Amino acid sequence: MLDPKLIKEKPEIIRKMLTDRHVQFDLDLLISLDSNRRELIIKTDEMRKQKNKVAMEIASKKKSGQNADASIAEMQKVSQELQTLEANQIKTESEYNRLNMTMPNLVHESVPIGADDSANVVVRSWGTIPKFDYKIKDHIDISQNLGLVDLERAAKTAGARFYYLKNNLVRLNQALLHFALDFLAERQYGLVQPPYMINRNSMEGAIIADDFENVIYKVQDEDLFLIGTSEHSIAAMHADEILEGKDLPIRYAGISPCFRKEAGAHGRDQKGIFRVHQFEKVEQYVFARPEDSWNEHEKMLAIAEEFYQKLEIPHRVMLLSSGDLGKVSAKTYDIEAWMAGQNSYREIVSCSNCLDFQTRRLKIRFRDKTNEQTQHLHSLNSTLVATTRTLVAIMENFQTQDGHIRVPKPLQKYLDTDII
RNA sequence: GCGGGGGUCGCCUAGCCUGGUAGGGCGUGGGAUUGCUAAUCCCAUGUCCGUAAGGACCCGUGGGUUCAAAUCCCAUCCCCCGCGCCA
Repeated sequence: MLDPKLIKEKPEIIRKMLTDRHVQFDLDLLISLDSNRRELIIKTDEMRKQKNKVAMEIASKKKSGQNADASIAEMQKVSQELQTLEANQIKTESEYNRLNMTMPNLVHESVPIGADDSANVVVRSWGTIPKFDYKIKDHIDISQNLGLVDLERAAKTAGARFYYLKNNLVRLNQALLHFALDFLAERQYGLVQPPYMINRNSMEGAIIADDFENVIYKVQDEDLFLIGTSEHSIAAMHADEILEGKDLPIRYAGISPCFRKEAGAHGRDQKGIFRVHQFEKVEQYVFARPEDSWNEHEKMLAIAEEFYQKLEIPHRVMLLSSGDLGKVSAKTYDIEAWMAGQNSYREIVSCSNCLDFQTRRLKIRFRDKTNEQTQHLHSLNSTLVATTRTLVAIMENFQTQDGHIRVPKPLQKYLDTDII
């Protein structure tokens, strides 16, 4: 959610953001709802003032034993008028809020302007693309030959985009998670295993309406939704809190399964475990002071890059263009890993600064002294590792001529082997 | 799941029975005073509207009763204690 004051005072900034993002949004409606709502607030406040005045009259008359009938009659009238005004105000207010909740975040000035991912910019590349002097396989062939993944039976029991991981791939999956947690713990991140289901209010704080339909699974008959990432749970963790300035920044390493509908991805990455409904992820989530957030953003990216360098997975850093940017984010870097079996770079990390967009929805504020004005925090999130995609990168890049998989060095101690 | 207790403006707490502008302490900031790293006193301290003066709102949440609700009634969520069930 954006600051209502910004919308009122500098609508041209919002209008530019909407054009840059190529998003359709009825800004004029929002602005007129806003001025409506302000007018109604003034009117109802005045009526309430009147009501308070009469209430005091009644109280003092009763106390001194005078007849209060005339005042009570007036009070009845005022109360009734107030009721209609209030109903009107609440209606306008909620219309305004509903529309405002669908408004995307601002776009940072460093973000390239463009309609879609073709305008994304390569920031830097790391590692050398592996050369093979034999015919290589994709992760599906490799894993099936080694009995590491069962997709057919998963299709039977759950449907498309599900999988049974088996044997040493289960261990490799766990090793990635273990390594990722150790990696962030070393960097003073607090470890968090959050609720895998959260209520609507919490979910609405972290995401924008469209996502409910396209990515989020709802639990039948409960006010609960399966998280698409631990970001959702962790964002809402401090909702309605005022944090102490001295505790900032707060850096969390979230570990959780992630559940995604993948609606609207029909036909893309249909086979294998690259795009699936369920995977595990270790996530970086940071609450920072507004003035520190851009610095924190770069730090989080650097940590993610270092992680893949340790794993020796070649990758490149992309800066997403305005048209490709998620609605909640003001600036996003993706890390794309080289996937030998697909002969291309594919997204494995997404690192975003959401400014005060989520914290405003969730009312997460801070202050240094208890008598100071509170301020909304900035929130940032970045993948450290999403297991299935990294498994694909490892299988495809580290495959051997005889169809086995070399285990990346940092993971060997967790698996007790250097080859699968 | 059952029984009992509870949720008050950053934190702690009074008020609830007996409805009439939410009081105190701590913390924090500012000021006053006494010559000293202290004590005492005063003011401020959340949200919204308003350029401001000022006003409105805020007692877990949502309804209801009433001229008027922190207070009474109903529903609901959460926490604590006991019992039951359970990986």
